[in-house]
Amino acid sequence: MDHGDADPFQWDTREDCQVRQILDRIADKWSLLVIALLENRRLRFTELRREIDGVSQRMLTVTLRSLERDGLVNRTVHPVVPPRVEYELTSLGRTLHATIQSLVTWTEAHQEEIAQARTAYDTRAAEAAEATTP
Amino acid sequence: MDHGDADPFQWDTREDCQVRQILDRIADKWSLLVIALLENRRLRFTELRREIDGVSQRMLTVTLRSLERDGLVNRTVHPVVPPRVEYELTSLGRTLHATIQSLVTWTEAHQEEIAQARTAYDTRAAEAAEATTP
DNA sequence: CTGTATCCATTAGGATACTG
DNA sequence: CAGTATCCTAATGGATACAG
Repeated sequence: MDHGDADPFQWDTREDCQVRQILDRIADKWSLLVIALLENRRLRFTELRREIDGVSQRMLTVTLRSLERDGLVNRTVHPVVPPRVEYELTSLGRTLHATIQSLVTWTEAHQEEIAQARTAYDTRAAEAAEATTP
Repeated sequence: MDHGDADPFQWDTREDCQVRQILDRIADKWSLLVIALLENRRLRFTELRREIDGVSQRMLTVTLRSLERDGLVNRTVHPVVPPRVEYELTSLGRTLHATIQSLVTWTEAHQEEIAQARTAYDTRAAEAAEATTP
């Protein structure tokens, strides 16, 4: 029963499918990092920016707005001067955190294997190129 | 103990960090779909292309090459004419499958909540805009 | 401090045509 | 069938300047 013809687990791969749209938004470069960093902490804009190496002010703002719109992150503005804005995961965001953490953990656990696979692949490719150009 | 100051779980967020590079490659638009589709099935190029709505020939090729290079997918060429090329997950790829599936499952389970959060956010934004433009 | 707005470079990625 | 190569557009995202 390794692959019946009806495929019980198959999911919708159409482009307009909700799940794919949400996946695209969540699985992007910065969102993963933001969610991973906000586990049971509440961080200010500048703190997030300092923690995430390489993020521009613009992209951090854009990312946080998306996450807020999707109900994954809470934004709290303290009416003081200078402004103080804090971000934290919503309860929905916290349910996602576990999944993302498992992705991060997997990557950490297998980075060596992947690095080796890449080297092997590149070596094979180089040899093949050499065989073609004698 | 909701947030100690040393943060035991904190991970490396530097741009040149291996984990971040691998995450970026795995968590992209097409890779997730390909891995999800290849669970204990072996599919031909055209079959994958047909299953994944909206993918171009070029992007499917590029994606499959990356996954192959990273050791997540096996490519088997049958020397027949017309050519027959089949793709399947490697054992490494299968270990990743569970994690990705959990991401997909999470998204499916919470898509309604997210849709509602978006509507609420957009409504609030519209009201705010109206208040500014009287 | 926490943004928004603008401009611009880079990259991703689609369309098309051609090949083994 | 399963690609590769080329061209070209659209989107991503950085840098900078400015505002509340």
